[in-house]
Amino acid sequence: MSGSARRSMPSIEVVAKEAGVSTATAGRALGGYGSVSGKSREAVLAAAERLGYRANSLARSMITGLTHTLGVLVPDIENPFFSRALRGIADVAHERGWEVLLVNTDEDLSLERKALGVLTERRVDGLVVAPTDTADRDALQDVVDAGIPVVLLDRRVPGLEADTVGIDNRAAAKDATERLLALGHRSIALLTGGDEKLRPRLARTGLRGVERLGATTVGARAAGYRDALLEQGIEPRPELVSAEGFRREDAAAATTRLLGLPDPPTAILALDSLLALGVLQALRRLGLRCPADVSLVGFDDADWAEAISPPLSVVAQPVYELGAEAGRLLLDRVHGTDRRPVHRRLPTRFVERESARSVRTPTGTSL
Amino acid sequence: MSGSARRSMPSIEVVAKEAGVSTATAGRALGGYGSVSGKSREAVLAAAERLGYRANSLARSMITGLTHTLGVLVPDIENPFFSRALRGIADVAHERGWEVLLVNTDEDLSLERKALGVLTERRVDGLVVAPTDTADRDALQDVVDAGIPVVLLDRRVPGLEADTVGIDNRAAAKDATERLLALGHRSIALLTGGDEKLRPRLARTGLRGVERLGATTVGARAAGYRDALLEQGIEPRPELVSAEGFRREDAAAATTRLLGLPDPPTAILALDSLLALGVLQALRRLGLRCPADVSLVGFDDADWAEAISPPLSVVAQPVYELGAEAGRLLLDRVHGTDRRPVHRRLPTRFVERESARSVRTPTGTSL
DNA sequence: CGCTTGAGTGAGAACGTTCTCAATCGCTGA
DNA sequence: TCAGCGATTGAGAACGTTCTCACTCAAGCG
Repeated sequence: MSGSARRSMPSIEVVAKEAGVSTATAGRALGGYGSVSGKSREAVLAAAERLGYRANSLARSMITGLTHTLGVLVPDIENPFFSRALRGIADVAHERGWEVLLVNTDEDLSLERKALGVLTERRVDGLVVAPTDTADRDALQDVVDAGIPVVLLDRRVPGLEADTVGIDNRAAAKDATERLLALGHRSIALLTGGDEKLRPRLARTGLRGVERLGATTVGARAAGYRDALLEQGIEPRPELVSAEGFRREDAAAATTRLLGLPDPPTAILALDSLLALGVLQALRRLGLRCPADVSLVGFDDADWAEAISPPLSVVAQPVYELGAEAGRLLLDRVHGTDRRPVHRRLPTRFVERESARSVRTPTGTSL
Repeated sequence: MSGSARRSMPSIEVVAKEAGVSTATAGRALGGYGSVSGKSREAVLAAAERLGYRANSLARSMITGLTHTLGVLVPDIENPFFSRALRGIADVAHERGWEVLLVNTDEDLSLERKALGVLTERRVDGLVVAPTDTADRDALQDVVDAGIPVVLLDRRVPGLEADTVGIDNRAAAKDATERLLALGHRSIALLTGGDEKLRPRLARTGLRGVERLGATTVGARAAGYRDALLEQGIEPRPELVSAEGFRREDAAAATTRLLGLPDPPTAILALDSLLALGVLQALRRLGLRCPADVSLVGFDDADWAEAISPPLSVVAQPVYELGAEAGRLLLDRVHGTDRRPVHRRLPTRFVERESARSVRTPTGTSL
């Protein structure tokens, strides 16, 4: 009969009795509200200490209507982007006395919808959501309608009344592409990770094509890539755009395919750190060197980017700060600030290292 | 006066009234317990749908005594080890209907203690803790005494009645060291990340020295390192053991120092993926090549380990499975299984790649 | 002296569920 | 027909807090 049986913790009523006061007074002494005489307070605190009293936040939340909990919905916490952003959210939250309830959505729409339901039932005070690419606007709108503030991270959801935090994806991708163009590259491949619908859109030059591109993070970056090319009078070649999945192996396979083309790219822009890793792996397998044979630029300044050989040039996002800002905006709203939705675009920074260099002079061999 | 004001959601009482039944019946229909006639059930569900009813888990938890919440305490969610383990915990939890409340302790003892208090007040049903190195046994014991099951991840806390999940750190480090010895290395450095108290202990050959070493994860690995050396009749050289912090820069600095020694190591064993990264970075700066000049073996099979040049040889831990198993053990206990604490040691795997090779033959130049 | 004021206190309501218990309903079998 | 039984139902308690309200008491003020 040793300890492990679920022991019920003493309630405030027991503490009050022990201290010889009413539950109301005990509550005031322990909760730090209302007014209590020094004598009562001491008696209550001593009794609480003796009994090992622990307040029950559930009961408190029932009354106050605040759970001091923030829900965080991310596709995959293993992805360094999201774990770093989560760190930012959590730090801001803890600093102000909030806790974080975490759910992985796995890029699965039905999981996302279900999680939103669960978090609503748990009465979280607010929600930071990095929505699935094809985000469920209605489910999110339901949450907002229920009076729960929502901040979107990294990705936007058209038509949803919510704050958003992210970067200017189009400009960042355009900048990165321009760097490669400036090095003389004319045949630049794009590894998006997104889905195959992207490729035909990219080829379409009409306004509708561009608009649709801009709707998602991946799409916006692809648009920036195209912008840069077109400004240099280079027609984007759809076969140089890969959208074959977000995993490292997908990127490796895509790289192998791209470099097997009749007119292979001399440079690759990877829209995510995991994808860049896939490229490096494929290059190794193919016996090609970076940057001597192929230049590479990645997105997100992973911790390994600086340490490997060659150090990887990247578009660095202020990932931690994105999360922290999302947390701040959310807590603002939780505290009742009623304002129009704001859209924060934090600046990116191109980190030039050694994975991209001038294209080989045309004197080069035929490989 | 548009939507954003916190709208109170309809309670079960409102739904009951709308459906023309009692709250008890409405509760049964919505909660799926007790028995309800088909007619009542339909009426209630229809009413709930009409009003957009969302159950309040707080109230439910008050009654049932279960919050369906698992607390997870990790030093740093950004560390890939913990984010992957968390993924394992969360997957198991979600699968069985539990949610995860996450707290970073930052290796800070007072934060850890505070977090344990907060999670107790939130009445989490159980706790997975990766304790700070100098874990606060009393605070953890308080939690256990309060009837909240605890599973320790990665690190052990002597004297605490709790399940633990981890690897055999001593054997894993010994194995890795033996691999380097087999390649002819006799001067092998150890990067621990731990604190400076380690070095004198390592030198002490008495039983007490070994025992103390085994108490922490870092210590156990250091002990394994020493075991391997001693078995080969090699006296460990304390100056080859670095314990200067867990960050990448710490490892880089340590590497630079080690390689500047009069009799520098020909191989390095890094006890963590971030530390290995620091070694690589330092080697680059020093203009040394891996493995031609220095061999390197790391811990944890990070996603970049296979993709970089040279691919890194590592001791791979089943990180995801460690988390998943912790989740399973915890939920077992939450479901009332009363048993003696179990200690799961999952097998590690040495992944041989290309960062370690035979020591240069003595014909070599003087550098 | 009487009135106001404010600190301190306790009884009891309230939050939104689930649980307990007794009552009712509808049907079966003797 | 009637006892017996299980399914269904609702009233009200319970969970552990905070909130509302009314009350006491002593001090301050005219």
